[in-house]
Amino acid sequence: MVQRYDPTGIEAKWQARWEADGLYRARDFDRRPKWYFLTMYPYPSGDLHIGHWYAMAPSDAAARFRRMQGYNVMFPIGFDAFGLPAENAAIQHGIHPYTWTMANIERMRGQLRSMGAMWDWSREVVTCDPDYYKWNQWFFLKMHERGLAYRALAPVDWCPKDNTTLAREQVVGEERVCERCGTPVIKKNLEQWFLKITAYADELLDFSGIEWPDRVRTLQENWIGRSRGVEFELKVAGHPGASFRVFTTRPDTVYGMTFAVLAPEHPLLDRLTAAERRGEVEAYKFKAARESDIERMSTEKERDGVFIGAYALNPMNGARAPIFIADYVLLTYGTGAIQGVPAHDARDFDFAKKYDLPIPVVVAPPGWNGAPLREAYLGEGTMVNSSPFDGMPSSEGWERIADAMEQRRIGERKVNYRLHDWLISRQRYWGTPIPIIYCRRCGAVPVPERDLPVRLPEDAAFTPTGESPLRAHETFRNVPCPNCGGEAERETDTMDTFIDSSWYQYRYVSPEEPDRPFDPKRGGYWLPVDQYTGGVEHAVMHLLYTRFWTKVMRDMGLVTFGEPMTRLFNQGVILGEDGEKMSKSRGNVVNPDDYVTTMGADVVRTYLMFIGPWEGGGPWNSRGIEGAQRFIQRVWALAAAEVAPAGAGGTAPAGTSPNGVRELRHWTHKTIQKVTEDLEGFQFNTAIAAMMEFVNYLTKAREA
RNA sequence: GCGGAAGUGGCGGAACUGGCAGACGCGCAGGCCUCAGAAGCCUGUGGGGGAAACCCCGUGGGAGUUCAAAUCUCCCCUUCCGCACCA
Repeated sequence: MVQRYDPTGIEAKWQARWEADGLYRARDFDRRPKWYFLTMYPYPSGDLHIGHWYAMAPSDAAARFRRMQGYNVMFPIGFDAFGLPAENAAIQHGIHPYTWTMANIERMRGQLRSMGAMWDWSREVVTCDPDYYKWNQWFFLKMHERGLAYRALAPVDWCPKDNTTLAREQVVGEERVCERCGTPVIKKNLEQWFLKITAYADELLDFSGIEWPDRVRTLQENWIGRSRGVEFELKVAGHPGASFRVFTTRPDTVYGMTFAVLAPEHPLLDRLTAAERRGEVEAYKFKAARESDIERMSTEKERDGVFIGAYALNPMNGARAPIFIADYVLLTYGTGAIQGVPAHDARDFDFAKKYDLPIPVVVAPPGWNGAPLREAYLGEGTMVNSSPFDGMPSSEGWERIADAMEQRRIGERKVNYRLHDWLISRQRYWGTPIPIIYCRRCGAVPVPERDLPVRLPEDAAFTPTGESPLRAHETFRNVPCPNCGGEAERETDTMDTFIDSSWYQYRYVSPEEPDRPFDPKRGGYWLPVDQYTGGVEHAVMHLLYTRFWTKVMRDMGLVTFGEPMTRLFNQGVILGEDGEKMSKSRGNVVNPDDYVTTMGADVVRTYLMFIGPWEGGGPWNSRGIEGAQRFIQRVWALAAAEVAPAGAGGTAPAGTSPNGVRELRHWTHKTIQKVTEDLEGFQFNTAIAAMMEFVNYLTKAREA
């Protein structure tokens, strides 16, 4: 008679036993080779979603696999505990963010434990703990000392729903919406704190020595957006001393400039605009400002602009070029001004067509017969209409003109990035206070290290005002200047929560460390992370920030390496049974707890790994999980019938012939090899398929 | 528009480095068990033809390379993802 598999009893028994034995405590300085395996820590939203299981259960399987291979594995867990939902809960339901967060964490701890994973809970990190965020503040001060944290007045993205500024990385899509809540952002001019990630732009483009997916590399490369060109000066006719600079990646086309364009917000605009053009220019400025704030969604990009009544002089030949303003030129990139070369730039071509500007060819396409171009020619060719440079290949012309500009002090070669510095100020309560005090006499004074942490006061008023709730907290705000003792005010903004996750992997090394962010001795043993897993949605946020952070730590002498995670794997997204993204409003959310209760964690884990390639994600299928259940049941039945499966390496089912023994051995080793190879490459689905085949074989062999 | 990835049964997906396409699972059909059902077990399951042995067709479409192509090359179509005036 076949025994029934009872997951509840078995799983509870063994999970308790592992816990009591401290089986999965990562041991510092163990002689076995270390393997630091990390999965992105969860936000304590309240309930462990099947998506968490999909991210974590296969990770756990991979970590266990390394452990079985003889590695000393560290597999830590913690909670990304600061952030907006906690504060919104406070606003809506009157629960303090701390209470809400800690209750959620407590609940999720239990749910996580039911997974039967090998986490080392003794290293748990909770980022809203002052013992943790103290080090956010400490890092901030160190960066401030090094000139990497600075305050500036800048046009920044503001989410009107979440009532806070956002980093550029947190504004997504053509509609420029808030990454959290999907609300279109608006621009505001605010004085904010930035971290100088651009200082590491070139280094962040170097992925040598790390095994990261091409996808993430490409996303980061595009985001950083390095381009090499020349920045040069344009003098303005009739305005002695007035000039502005433009950036171009095509100095070889400079003789083809028939106009110049300033961004509508360009600082020189007022000074250069002719009196009779002022009315039209102002009207355009107003329209552009409105559009960039509200109506950015128009797919039809009408390329228009307004002549300002002034002329720029081509520095190479003195030709006069009318100056326009147009919203296709952005103040935030390059110099906020461009040369208009319609023959060799698609946007400039459209613009010249619209305003009847000449379109002289200066880089002749191969086989060009002198006919007017029907569209901008962007490729390489032969220099023409460029006096001393005619006849050169344009690639050579590029260098010679750059040389000429440098020799005549007109301009110089320059590299530009799309990447901007990281805006970290948030006008919210539930985050790390920025440790700065503003004194009337001394200016912005860093909080002395001995006064850290700057604790969040517990009694703040959580009414959404657009200003940090800390601003209204008098005893938090009003403090003496640490420098002169005079009247001063604290910074009341808090830090972006991506700061917390930029270095949490280091805190796991020694989470109780009181005097340093982590113990360098133990760090020397464990670091860097050998394998990291998580969703690709963090490619240009968390995954870029943590690389930056590690490079800063290296320059501070805290670590000896420049990359935080040697290997990265991005799992896919698990969808609802209808193939759509799971959401409460769609009603297609799968609750893992229900399945764990009835079928057991092992069945859920097996099914999630079997569903398809891990990087692919895919829809949940409630019938499919029954297949996993049948499989686990068969394994159980085999074991219960005392047939030795894999591992015994040749114990034959009773009554097997010598040929049968050989066959069993062959199957066993074939399966071991296949499963080993597959697990090394995160191919859980085929590893499980191989084990199913093996079990099918064993079942048959036993019957024979 | 630019960049990237991918198109294989009714479904999720296998197929090392070019070597028996469809492993494994779901679903479906038939059977066993049962008073009956559930569960479980057994058999079958790409399409077409044939009583059968077998035969023909088949990996988005079209060409090509090769003894041999899901896999390599070129063109086209479709889907998904990312970026989107970045000068």
